[in-house]
Amino acid sequence: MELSNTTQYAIRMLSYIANSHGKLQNAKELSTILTIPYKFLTKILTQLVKSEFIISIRGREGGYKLAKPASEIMVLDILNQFGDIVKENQCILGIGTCDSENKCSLHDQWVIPKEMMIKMFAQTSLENLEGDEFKI
Amino acid sequence: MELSNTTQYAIRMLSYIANSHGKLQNAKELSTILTIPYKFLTKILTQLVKSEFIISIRGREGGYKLAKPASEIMVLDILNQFGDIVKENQCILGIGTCDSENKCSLHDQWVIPKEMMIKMFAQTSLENLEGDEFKI
DNA sequence: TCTTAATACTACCTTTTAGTAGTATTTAAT
DNA sequence: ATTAAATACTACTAAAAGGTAGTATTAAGA
Repeated sequence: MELSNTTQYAIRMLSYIANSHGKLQNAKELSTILTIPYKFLTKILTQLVKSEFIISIRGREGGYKLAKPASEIMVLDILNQFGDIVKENQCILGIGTCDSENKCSLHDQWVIPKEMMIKMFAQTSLENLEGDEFKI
Repeated sequence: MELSNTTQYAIRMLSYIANSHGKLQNAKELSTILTIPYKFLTKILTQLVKSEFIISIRGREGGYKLAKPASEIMVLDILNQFGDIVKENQCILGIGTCDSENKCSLHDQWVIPKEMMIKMFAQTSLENLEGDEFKI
């Protein structure tokens, strides 16, 4: 019941980039600051560029910055991008899809916590994660 | 953000065995009824025996049944047994452990959903999953 | 124009999770 | 005793996730 390493890394990178308010950040520094293996980090950054969370400036003095305002990038979007799915009708026991008509034995207990989780991820943007008091 | 296949299978198996109220269930039938690959299912059953969720009767006419009352087997115990951890101080971004003193940027948003999830898993027993109206 | 510091691409290696195969052991029924 | 039907054990294979290596491309600065 955890986010994948890739998703965790992606959120932390985006969060840090958001906190730089437009100043370009390069992969080498991000790797050092966030203690994420350089080569793995660049791989994820490239995915984030392709999925249009960030834009990259190539060449010397290049780096990365957000492609849109931090307030418009929701944590749920990041989860979806990296396959860490939390869907409304997802069955917690993996028996197809679940709803009130056709449910697994854990469905009723799972409804409320699931709703809260989804709501939280859907309503939280990178802007909400800004601040210097947090671990990075 | 899902349970592992193994955990999902384990819950479904235990749930089905609980619903048999003491009647022995054998692996072959369980595999057919729950559509879980036979060899993988027996591997998990053996783990469930070792971790004392169920007891096995070997030999012809053998099978499996719960080792204790369904009301005493909590879903959280099953999750713990199979490494699908949901811990109080677990950091959702994977930066060590999180608490109100030392927190990641998602910590505050995560507190409530996490609590609800843990509480639900901790309070739900196999007895609560009984019933014939559910997918199996 | 050459160098250097940056991102991008392709391919590979490692670890974990999921699943399979075959054989040994146990025990009730005949 | 023998057979058949069940669990247990050991070892392997396959797929997915995590991570690494090397080279190509880009562009600012000397």
